[in-house]
Amino acid sequence: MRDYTELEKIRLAKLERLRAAGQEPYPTRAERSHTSAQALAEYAQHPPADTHTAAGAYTVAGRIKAIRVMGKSAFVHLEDGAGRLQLYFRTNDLGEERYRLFQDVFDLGDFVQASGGLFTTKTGEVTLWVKDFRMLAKAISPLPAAKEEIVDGQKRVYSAFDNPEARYRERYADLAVNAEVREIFRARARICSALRKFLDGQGFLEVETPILQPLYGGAAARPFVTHHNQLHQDLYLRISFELYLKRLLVGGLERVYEIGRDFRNEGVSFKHNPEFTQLEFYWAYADYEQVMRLTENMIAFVADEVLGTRTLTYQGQTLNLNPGWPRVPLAEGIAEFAGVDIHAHPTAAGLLRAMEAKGIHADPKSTRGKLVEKLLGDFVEPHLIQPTFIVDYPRDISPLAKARPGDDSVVERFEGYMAGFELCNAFTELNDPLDQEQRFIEMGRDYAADSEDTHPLDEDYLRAMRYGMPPNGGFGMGVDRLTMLLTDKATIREVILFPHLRSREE
RNA sequence: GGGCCGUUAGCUCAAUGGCAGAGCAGGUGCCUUUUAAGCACUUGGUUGGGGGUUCGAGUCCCUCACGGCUCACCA
Repeated sequence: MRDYTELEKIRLAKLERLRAAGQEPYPTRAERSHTSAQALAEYAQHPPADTHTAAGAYTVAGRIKAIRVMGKSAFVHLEDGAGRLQLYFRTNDLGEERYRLFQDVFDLGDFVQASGGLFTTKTGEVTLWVKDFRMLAKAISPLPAAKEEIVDGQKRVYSAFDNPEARYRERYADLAVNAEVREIFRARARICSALRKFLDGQGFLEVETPILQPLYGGAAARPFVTHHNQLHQDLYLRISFELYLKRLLVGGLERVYEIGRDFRNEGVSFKHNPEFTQLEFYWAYADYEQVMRLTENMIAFVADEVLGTRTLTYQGQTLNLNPGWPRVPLAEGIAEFAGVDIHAHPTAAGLLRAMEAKGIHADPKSTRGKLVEKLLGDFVEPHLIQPTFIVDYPRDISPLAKARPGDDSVVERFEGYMAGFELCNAFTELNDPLDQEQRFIEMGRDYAADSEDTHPLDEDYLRAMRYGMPPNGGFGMGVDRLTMLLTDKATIREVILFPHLRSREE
C-alpha cells in the first residue's frame, strides 16, 4: 500500500463521503449534450429575452479548474476539450444537502457533469445555472495548482506549474494544468496532417518500413541494439528509413514517403532526443533541384495550413517561409563566414593548415569532409536565420548522394536551414550499385581512421540496387524541429509529449 | 563525457552559518452574481540522498542522484 500525502488522505475521505451519500465517484457512463464551446455558441446565437434568467437545457462535462464559494452559492470554472464554462451552484436550486455535498467533497481537478440553463452574470460571463450535477471521476491527488487572471485581455498565470523536469516527467499533469501545452500538440498533429496532405496531393504513397532492422544505415549515428529471443538474433532500431524506402523505388513505387520514429544512440540536447520523428520521401526521376522546389512549397503549405501565415516569429526573430529560398553553395557560405576557400584546399592536410592559419582548430585526424562540416556548423549555420538551402557537399561525407556531373569531389546534396539550425537534408540519390559499393567501402575506411565502429555494409541494399533503381531525389526532415519552429519552442522536449529523461528511483 | 548553475510545503518562491517562512492549494468558520472573490483562524517540512566541518548547516566542504544551460559528440 502506498503512502498517501495528507492532501490525498483528505480527498480519499471525501470519496468515501460521496459513496455514503449514494454517489459513485467513478460512474461507468457520462452524459454530455454540449461542449463548453457549443453551449456558449448556441447561447450567443439565440440569446434569451431576459439574459439574467436561466434558459435552455445543457449538460456539460469536464474538469473543475476553479472554485469560488460564497456561503450558500458558488461559482466554478469547468474546463473541457473545447474551452471553459462557468457553473453557478446555489442552495435554493439544489437544496441544502446537495449543495453541502458539492461544497464539501468536490475539489479542483475533479471531473464532473452538470446540467441546467444558461444566463449572464452581473459581470457579463455566460454561466450554467446548475440544476443537477454529479461526480464523473474524483481526483485523489491535487493537480499542481495555478491561478489565472485576465488583465486587459492578457492572461496572467500565478504559481504556474513550470518546473521543466516535473512537467516532462508528469506530462499528464502538465497537460491538465497548462492549456497552452495542449495547443503545442494540437499544432504538432496539424503539422503532420499538413505534410501528409501535401505529399498525398503530389502523388506520394505513404508506406511503413521496418523499425527493427538486422542492419542499420542511411545515416551516421550509433544505433540502439535489441534482441529477438526466439530467432536468437540481434536487431537494431532504425537510425533512418532511407535504405528501405529506396528499395521500394526498385520495386516500382515511384513516389513514397514515411513519417515515423528514428532512434539514435547519441547525445541529448535542445535539438536531439534519442527517438524523434522523421519525414523522408523518395521521388523517382527527380533530382535535388526539384526536391528543393518541392521542399519550399511543402514548408509554405504547412505554414498556411497550421498558422494561416508564412511569416512567423521564432525566438524573437521573424522568419519568412515563402518559397524562393536562397541557394548558397557550401563553399561560398564557408568563404563568406569563415574566410576559408575550401576549393583551394583539396586535401585534408591542406585545408587543416588553412584553418589553423585562421586560428580555427580541428582534430588533425579529421577527413576533409569532416573539416568542411566543422566549418559549416561553427561558422555558417548560426548565420542562416532566414530559410536557406546550402547546396553541393563534399563527396566523402555524403555516401548515398550522387556526384555532380563533371566534379567527382562534390555531390548533389542540399540542407535546408532556418533560425540557425538544420531542418532537412536531401540529395540526388546515388543509384549506381558499383559506385555505391565503393562508397560503402570508403566509409568503412574513414570510420577506421576515425577509430569509430565500422559501419555495417548492407549487401541486400546493393542487391536491390543491382536490379535497377530509377534516378531519384530523396529528402529527410526532422518533424520535431519543424514543430519547434512553428510553435516557437526553444527545445525539442517541448514538442515531444514524453521526452527521454533519466530514470529516477522511486 | 566535461564545465557552470540548480534541487526548500501539493505548486511558485523566500530565508548574513543562529527559532525553516510567504502566496496559492488544503482544513475550520463567515459570506446567495463571484472570477487571482473576500474576511478570520489554521494544518502542512527527512530543506534531493549520504557523509564531513562547526557549539550550531537550507546556507560551508566531499560524494551520489536528478534536472537546466553550455561544450564535446552527432557522414
